[in-house]
Amino acid sequence: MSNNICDRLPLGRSLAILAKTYYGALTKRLEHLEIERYYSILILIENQGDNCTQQFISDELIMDKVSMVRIVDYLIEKKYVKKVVNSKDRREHFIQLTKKAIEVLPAIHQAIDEVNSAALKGIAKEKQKELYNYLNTIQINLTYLPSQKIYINYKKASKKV
Amino acid sequence: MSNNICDRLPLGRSLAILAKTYYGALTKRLEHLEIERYYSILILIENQGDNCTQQFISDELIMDKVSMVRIVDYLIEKKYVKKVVNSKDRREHFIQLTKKAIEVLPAIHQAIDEVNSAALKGIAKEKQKELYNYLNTIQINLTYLPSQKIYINYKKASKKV
DNA sequence: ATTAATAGTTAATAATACTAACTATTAATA
DNA sequence: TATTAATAGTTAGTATTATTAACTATTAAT
Repeated sequence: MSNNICDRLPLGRSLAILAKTYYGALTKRLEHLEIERYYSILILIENQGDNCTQQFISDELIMDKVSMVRIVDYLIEKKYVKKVVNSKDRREHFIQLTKKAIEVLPAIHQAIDEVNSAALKGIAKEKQKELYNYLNTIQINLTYLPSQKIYINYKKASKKV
Repeated sequence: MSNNICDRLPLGRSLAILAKTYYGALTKRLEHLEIERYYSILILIENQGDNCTQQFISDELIMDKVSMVRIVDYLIEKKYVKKVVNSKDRREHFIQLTKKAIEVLPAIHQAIDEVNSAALKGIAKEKQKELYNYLNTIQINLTYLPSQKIYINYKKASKKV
């Protein structure tokens, strides 16, 4: 067993710090959009089309529907999405992109691509592919372990370190 | 560019979900210790010896010292560490492991090894090494990007999904 | 001797995920 | 058909935790 402190700390720790640093960089690039870290919802709707209910989005992005309401309200206030009742099932509300969202999505994709590229600099393309596969494998492996429910809360801090 | 939704979402998203799942599994295995997710502090002290001040630990584990106080108080209450004033510089307090902590550390290491093994199942040993190197590369790359400060909050949830 | 810096602490605030209880609507079933 | 159960979404209140600001104690710098 290694005596290097990094090797002895839980693997999840490195992953958490990575995720944190990544989001710090990405939200910095997109802070002018006033969209917090909620681009994932926009991307999901962009891919799935106009029939995304809040429940569907909650399930896909693994967050509870109460949080979903809060985020959707925020995005509505910022005029990135609108809420449309499904006439076929009036319990459901479709969350749909506004023109404003459609206009900024290319910039969001570009920012993600840029941060990804910067993050993966020095790693060969085929190795990047391997890396993605490994992460996927780890996720699947971990899913089969007994676990406590943990939630992660990414909060934008207001000021200095 | 791929149209797969997983490929279009930010890389940091996968990492965050991984980290979350990992900690879920690890804290589950260690929940009887009543130690929350604060094993990293114990491991750090184990590696560094009895001269760890709170400031040092905060810096190493990238958390602010106010949070550090809270965690240390928690660990003192649970009798895993004690606080000793440095007689050479009476501003500093060394955080030291108790007998109880020393006794449970092997179990902590074992749980980490087990979850790591489970997580990395199906990935060859030399590929695992590569993976660690890539994660390290990504971390270094990201550190050089302009960023907003983000904090991640791993809270144990009390009940069901 | 005075001022500045450092380690640590306390208190109050802010962000956000949680649970529980609710409305509206649709599906199931007796 | 009338009643009950289930689903989508919402609101309100609670709990956790990182934040900032203001503080004490001690040491270093001038």
